[in-house]
Amino acid sequence: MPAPERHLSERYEPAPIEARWQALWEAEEAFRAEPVSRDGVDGEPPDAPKEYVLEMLPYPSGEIHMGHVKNYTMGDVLAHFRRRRGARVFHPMGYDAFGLPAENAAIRTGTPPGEGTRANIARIREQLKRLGFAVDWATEISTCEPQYYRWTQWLFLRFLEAGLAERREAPVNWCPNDATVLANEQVVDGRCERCGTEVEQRQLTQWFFRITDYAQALLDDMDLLVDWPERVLTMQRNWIGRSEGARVEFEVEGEGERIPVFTTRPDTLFGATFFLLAPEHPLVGWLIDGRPEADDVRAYARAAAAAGAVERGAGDRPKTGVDTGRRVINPVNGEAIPVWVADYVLMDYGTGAVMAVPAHDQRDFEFAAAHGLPVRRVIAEPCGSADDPLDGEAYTGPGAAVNSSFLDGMEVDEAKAAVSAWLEERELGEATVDYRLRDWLISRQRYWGAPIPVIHCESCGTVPVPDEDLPVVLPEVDDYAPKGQSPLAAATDWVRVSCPSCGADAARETDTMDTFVDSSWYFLRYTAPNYSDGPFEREVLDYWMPVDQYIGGIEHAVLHLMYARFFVKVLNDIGLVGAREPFARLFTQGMIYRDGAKMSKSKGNVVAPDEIVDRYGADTLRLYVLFMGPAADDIEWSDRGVEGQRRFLDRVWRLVASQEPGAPAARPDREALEGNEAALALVRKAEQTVAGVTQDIDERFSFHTAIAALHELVNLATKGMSDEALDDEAGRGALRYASQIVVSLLFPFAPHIASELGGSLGMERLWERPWPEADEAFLTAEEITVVVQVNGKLRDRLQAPADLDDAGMAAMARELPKVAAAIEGKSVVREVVVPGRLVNLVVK
RNA sequence: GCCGGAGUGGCGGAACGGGGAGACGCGGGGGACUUAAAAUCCUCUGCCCUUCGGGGCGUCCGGGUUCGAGUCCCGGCUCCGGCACCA
Repeated sequence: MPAPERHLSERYEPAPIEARWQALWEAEEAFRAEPVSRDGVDGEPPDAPKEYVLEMLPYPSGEIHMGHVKNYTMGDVLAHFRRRRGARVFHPMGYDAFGLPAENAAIRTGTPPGEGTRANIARIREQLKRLGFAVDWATEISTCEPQYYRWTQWLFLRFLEAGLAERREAPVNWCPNDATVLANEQVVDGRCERCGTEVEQRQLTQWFFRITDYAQALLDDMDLLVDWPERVLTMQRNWIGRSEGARVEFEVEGEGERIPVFTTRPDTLFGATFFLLAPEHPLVGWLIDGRPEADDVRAYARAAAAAGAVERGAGDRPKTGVDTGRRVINPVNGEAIPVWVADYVLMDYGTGAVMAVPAHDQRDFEFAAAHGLPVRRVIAEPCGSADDPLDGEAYTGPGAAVNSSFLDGMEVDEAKAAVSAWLEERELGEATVDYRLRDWLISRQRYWGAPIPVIHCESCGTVPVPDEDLPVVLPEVDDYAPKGQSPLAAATDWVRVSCPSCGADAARETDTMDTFVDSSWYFLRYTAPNYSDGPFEREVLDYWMPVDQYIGGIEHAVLHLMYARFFVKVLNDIGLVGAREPFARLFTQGMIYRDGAKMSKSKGNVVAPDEIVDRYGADTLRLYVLFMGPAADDIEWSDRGVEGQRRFLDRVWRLVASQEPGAPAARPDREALEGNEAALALVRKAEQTVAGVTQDIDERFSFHTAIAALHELVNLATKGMSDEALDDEAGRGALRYASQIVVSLLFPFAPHIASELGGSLGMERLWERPWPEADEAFLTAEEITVVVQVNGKLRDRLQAPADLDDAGMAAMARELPKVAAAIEGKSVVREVVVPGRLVNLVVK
């Protein structure tokens, strides 16, 4: 559809223009990543740098929302920009299509979740296309299709082989509303991340991925993530929760049994005056069996179990507990100290047992105070002594060990090392590292997910489904409602199989995988979405990976982003991918608020992207979501702000419509502009805009200032339209050139209008045209404005030749009347001249 | 409590390496065009004083460094996010 030298209509009407260009891009498959020639593989270097630009894939709920628009527009700008700067760009799209909302809809309506999901995907695809995103649609994937989850299952089997997937009984989080277990990451403040219901603890046999084996690697490799936002790294560090300390074993008095504890303060071991067990600790029953305290302890443990996670997690609860009547021996001094059960000790951190040092731990201090237990200072405060009383609270600061035998006099760090060595020598403990991170619980008792590909056989145990039998396709069922076990269990014909190992009657696993498993590797599959001999084609994969720029919401800081990092590390370790980290650079966008709250259907404050597109056009919306403010910040939506961007595009339209259609004008000669200051200023502004917009996109993720720079250039050019000084050959040439620069730079943000206007200015197919480069000759002016200060206070400005020396500049400054008045009767003790900027006269 | 981020006009924000505070947009005032309105264009818009020349103050608060601080340093306040009875 070449339409050169077309006269533009007077009014800008986006709808027909946008439809036309979208149809062209679609017909041409304009944004296919060029198939990776094997040149990079066969030794011949690829002719262009590769750039994998990726935004987090959408979950296909009904419609896209403004957050999606902003996310995909940012990626789109970047993809266009890099392509025009010569990179080979890969910009795919897909759908994170398994998950609860579709299943819950299926429960309500009785129609299979796949139907609703596929309808939603079709709808979202249309919405994305309406926004003109330059996506390689040929790579589109959907995680709920068997040709995708076949490989999710295949990868699960590799994890299983590597010992990184395992089935075990463990206390797990159960959401009674969604009737499924949840990963630790999906529990927020003791509640289900999805529905807000308070979770319960249950002891269940479940599938886990051993992400804890990678805790240290996930921390160490953060060094490779230099372009990740600090807050995301902080959140992951917090979540992994590394603490250094020691394991110390306490022997039960009168028994051989030793109970280990984890402590970050082994230096205070001599101050341990009692010992605590979590109510769920497996040794509690054995310790109290047949003793007079047994009833009290059991009652206490039952009460603790009945208290919800939310209640028990509250930090300011009184420290309750009950004495078991038993004692353990402190290994460093042989002292027998009482064993209590207390619910502030958590079974799922450390060992579920704690040595209590009330003098130097606030919780232990409170417990000792509440139950009349002794407190012994073992760290002296700087300039303090061993006998100083505590000031109503535990002392947790620095100091030297006291009352601690061979540790006395050592500083905290020195004492930690010494006591760890002492314990290690006697096999009573050792220095260790503990992590807060728990293994990733991946089984779900729900229907709409990838079936876990294993078979349970009475004689062979857990048997993996052979690779050649994949995919294990989701069976059809009549009822999707969760009943405490997976709805898949109802598909009895599907469940009953013969054991792949011994042939005996066996049963399929009926749990499905957490949908975060699907999204932990989709970016690998994009590189060869239809490949059928494996989850990805190694050569193509290693060409594109890692993702050069990943863009998405901050809400995935610990969930998706940590799981995906874990996945790529495992796949790297087992030799399936070359990359060590999935996402070289990460950008987390801010949320769009309205009326002070996140947009949501329940609050009724949603602005539907379609409505804005209908009213103002996709280009206006794209421009506005980026112009709102810094891309990383949370920003309030403004209907008026949208109108402002539409006005801007109207102005651009009028500017270009006023130009004669025709071939591109070359950048005007500097000489040709001599004598026409206005024309020179306009061309200079155009060059400055090229430099500024380029830098804003390339280095700063600062789209709002890039757009503001375009506003400035358009404002100046628009004024020029009615400026007599530009009504000559040089002036018209400058205006035409400025218009072309506007359109060319505008293209990544507003590709439809820019393509349309480009056609009338002789710039066809802007998506393939090289990005403009600023001409240095225009960036520097011969005459500059210099600010003149007296004692740092602004007094006046002056115009001076750019090449005037410092002394000359200062002399000019002194002659300005306002400056002369300000220094009158005083002596100038210093002249500070900042070349090209300012003169500051220091007077006394 | 620990870790991270941020405080600038009526509003969103700009100022990139210590050098003109408030670009750009929204909102508001005034004007032109119009029978009128919309649209468009021009113009003003941080606060205070002003004899209309200009002057003073101003980037959360208090100190400091510097010829010069929104920017750097010290102390504090407030807000946002993460972790948290984590031993």
